[in-house]
Amino acid sequence: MKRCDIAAALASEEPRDEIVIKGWVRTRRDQKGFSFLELNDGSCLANIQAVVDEGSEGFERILEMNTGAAVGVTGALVPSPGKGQKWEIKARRVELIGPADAETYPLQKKRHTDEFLRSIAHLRPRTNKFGAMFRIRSETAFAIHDFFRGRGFINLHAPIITGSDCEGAGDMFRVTTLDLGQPLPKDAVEADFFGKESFLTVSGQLSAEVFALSHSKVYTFGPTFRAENSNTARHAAEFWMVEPEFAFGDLHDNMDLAEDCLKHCITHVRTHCAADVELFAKWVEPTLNAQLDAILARPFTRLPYGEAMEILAKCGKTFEHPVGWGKDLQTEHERYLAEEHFGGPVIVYDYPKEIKAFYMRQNDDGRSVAAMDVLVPRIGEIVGGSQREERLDVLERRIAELGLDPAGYWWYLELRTFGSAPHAGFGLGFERLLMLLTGVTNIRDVLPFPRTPKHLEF
RNA sequence: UCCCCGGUAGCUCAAUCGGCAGAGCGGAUGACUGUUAAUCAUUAGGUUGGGUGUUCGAGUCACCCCCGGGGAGCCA
Repeated sequence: MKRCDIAAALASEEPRDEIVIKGWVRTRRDQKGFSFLELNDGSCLANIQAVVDEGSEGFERILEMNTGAAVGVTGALVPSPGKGQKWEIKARRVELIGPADAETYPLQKKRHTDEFLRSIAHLRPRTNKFGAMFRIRSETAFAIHDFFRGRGFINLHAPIITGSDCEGAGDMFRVTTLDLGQPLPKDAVEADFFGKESFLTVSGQLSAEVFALSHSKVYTFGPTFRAENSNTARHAAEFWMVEPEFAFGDLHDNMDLAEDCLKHCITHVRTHCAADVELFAKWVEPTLNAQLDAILARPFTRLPYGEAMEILAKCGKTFEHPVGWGKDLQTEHERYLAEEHFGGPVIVYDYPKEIKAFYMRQNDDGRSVAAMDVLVPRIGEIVGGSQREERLDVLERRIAELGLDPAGYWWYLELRTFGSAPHAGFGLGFERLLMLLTGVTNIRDVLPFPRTPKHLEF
């Protein structure tokens, strides 16, 4: 007989004479002559309770079925006379599939700290919280694809290994097949696998621009690597990024897309992972539902960078970092705008060109570019994007101004030579979206196996 | 990388001025006829992150190192 997911068993409309459940023991409560065994198989947050009578086949090993053990139960799905669950299993047969020594199994039947669970990342998905987290992560990824597919966007698989050191979004990890334990040969770069310097991607944007100018609407969704020595709760060396790119659109279309995308994901996950999201609302961030409601309730505030700076200058608060035209928006500024002044998501746009990347489209005022960042309470920047410079002469001038080598950008410039068109796009930090959705405050707790400086366990 | 805080039993934490290293949970053993992080009783469990120093005496003070957390910068 086939195994039944616990999620399916608990959703059953009627009793079943014969059902097979397999999973891991969360807790066992022994009574005189029988035991309650609660199993979880990851298919849903809830456990299923099996009642194992001393007459059941396999009962002689019940005392070995400790928390953490893998166990199979065959029996009947019956209405539970006890409180707290609709269905339970009246076991006819129990099987100890894989024991777990109670004395050394690290997970207890009580709350653990996130820090401790990070140190046992191979076992933490067996907890309620991280079990829920990684179901939500999966469903959110689906929501991303669902959103863009519904709008006619093509999913582009951008390369992970790149030869262009001009992606410009941060320090890069070097890729090599050379043995770093040996002295490097002469002409090491030429001798290396690709015959030139190679790196892990820091952005799929340049690839996406190519395909935006062939397929009109594309998005990438894949791993991204930044070798920055960042030690914060919002940065990881390996993370996932969603990067849509579309032709024949401008910065305001870009803002619309970002806003709709965030709202779609929130609604989708709340609908399809309701119990899992509730866990976070109950135990992790008590105001989570109110926050998510507030994001969905109204259009995001949109204001030019210059106005944002004026608000910060006039608000009467003293900031650690200076405020004024040309200064970057610091974390304290972002949080003030999103959390205190507007109390919801804010899209800041038209930044000074000096503090943004070379490829962003110059505005007519001569000093700003068509960039936009979406700032949300608690997280800060969750989306960063821009309309791209599609005018060949303007782009060439900007590259020269910044002292960059145009040779490295030859194909990027050719996109502006042959059939150039206005286009725009953004990067959405997938982990930051998960932090927004769950109220979790550390990026290490939304990644299955987080990579951060000096941390490469598991 | 910079600043701040921390590291004591498997986990979460106490330990007064430098004076016998403790509790809860978890584990083990037993009790209990339907439990819900079951309950009750008994019990085992320690190189106080590592090193050096001060002292009659160091978990406690000083210095160095390792590890963790929070904040900042960089960004998504």
